[in-house]
Amino acid sequence: MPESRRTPRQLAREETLQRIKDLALAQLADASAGELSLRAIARELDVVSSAVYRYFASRDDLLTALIVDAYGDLADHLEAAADHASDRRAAWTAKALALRAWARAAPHRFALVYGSTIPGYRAPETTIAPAGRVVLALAAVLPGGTEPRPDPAPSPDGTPADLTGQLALTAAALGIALSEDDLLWLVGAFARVVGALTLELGGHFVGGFEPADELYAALVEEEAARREW
Amino acid sequence: MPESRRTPRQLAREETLQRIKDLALAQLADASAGELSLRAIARELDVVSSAVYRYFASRDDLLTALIVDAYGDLADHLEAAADHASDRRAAWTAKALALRAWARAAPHRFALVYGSTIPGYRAPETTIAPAGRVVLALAAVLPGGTEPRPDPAPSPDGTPADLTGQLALTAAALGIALSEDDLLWLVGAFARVVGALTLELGGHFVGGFEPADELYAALVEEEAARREW
DNA sequence: GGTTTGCAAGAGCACCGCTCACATTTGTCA
DNA sequence: TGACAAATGTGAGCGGTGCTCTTGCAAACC
Repeated sequence: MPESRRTPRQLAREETLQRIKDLALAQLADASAGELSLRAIARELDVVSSAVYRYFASRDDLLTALIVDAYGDLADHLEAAADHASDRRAAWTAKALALRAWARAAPHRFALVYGSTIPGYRAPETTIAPAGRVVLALAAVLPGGTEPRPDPAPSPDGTPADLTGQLALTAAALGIALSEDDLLWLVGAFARVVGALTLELGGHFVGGFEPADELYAALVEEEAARREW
Repeated sequence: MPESRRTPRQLAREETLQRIKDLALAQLADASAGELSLRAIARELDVVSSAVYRYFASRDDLLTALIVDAYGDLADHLEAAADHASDRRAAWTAKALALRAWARAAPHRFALVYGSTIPGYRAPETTIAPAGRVVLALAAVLPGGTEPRPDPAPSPDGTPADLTGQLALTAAALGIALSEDDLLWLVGAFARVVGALTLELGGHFVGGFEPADELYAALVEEEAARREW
């Protein structure tokens, strides 16, 4: 249902939704998830506090919207990062550096998606597809990382406990034809990158590795050197 | 000033301090940093809310105390983990697994120290020494990771931008005689481990790698395989 | 035994998320 | 065009928060 006919009301609503998200994001820049104040947003919006609840049923709903947006935006950046990469390895480097650039440009958004869990917030299922896009964007640097998997996988009851089974199942869930070795490499590389950014943004490098540009680049290259391209 | 003579008043105070921290930790277990409520603590302590401020000047002060304790506790665990390790490599594995065990046993404490930054909270300098203990415990698995560094380092103005200089400076700051290659390996390994735990505790493995025991073990071993022991 | 000192009480301030009954605006359709 | 319904904004209010401040009391010390 494309329904391109937007009534002015729908248009205004979308506009307001975006303004709320923008204000929330701005507020999040120098506060943090738990501190997000709907009242403050309403104040800046020059509207009574309860009015905001017409747009987001709760603070958690707003957070979810921000998280989905953040995943989407990050995925966009990663997908675009390797546009001019000459080979797979260069694509990996480009994407890893793009991830850091994105995280540093908006540390609060990085924290939102890869930071520690938020108060009583439980991420709804709406967020798993956008989260998958990020992983897929990274998987694209690997052979088979873009080809759709032939067999849709029978989806057994529960996750297998052995690593091989888990790797196979995850590749199937992502819908790509990735070898298990490659997927394991990807998970390790992703963990390393997320960890390095967590430490950098958390200020754990202060006094030692600041700026961390060279350190990060070295870690990314070392990761790349671990496989055959 | 050892001052072993504790007046009953000091004793009672320490007792209360500990009780507050315990309650805070318990509360943090199923809430999260920003949600820490001094009022709730006072309620459980059966005391009026303002009384708590006699012990911790602010919520941030309490958080700082918890962070320092967490670093200390983690460092204790890591130091003890490799007691029966036969060689360096086994020590690394043992400590990496101990880190995960600690994090899974108390995810809120892990989030406290390695999670995303807390609201307006700025970690005071009190926390950097305990944080260093953790790194030192891990560095101990490397040759020279325990030997005190001969030269105290001149401590130049500002951190150098090139990686080699940063590595040398950091080793000096930690006060250990670690080669630059080894330190770089350590940082990478630490980043990977922190990242893997961040993802696991953040629920990013749900549906794919759950339980993540084998995955984590594989990542740790792969990391170990990257250097000569 | 008197004085100092530490601690708890309780009221109060300004904020928060969220609800609800009510008023107003706005798009749609007879 | 006018009536009606849906969407939106209002404002009071509930129970919670961190934190401050003055006041009284009891324990520790000389």
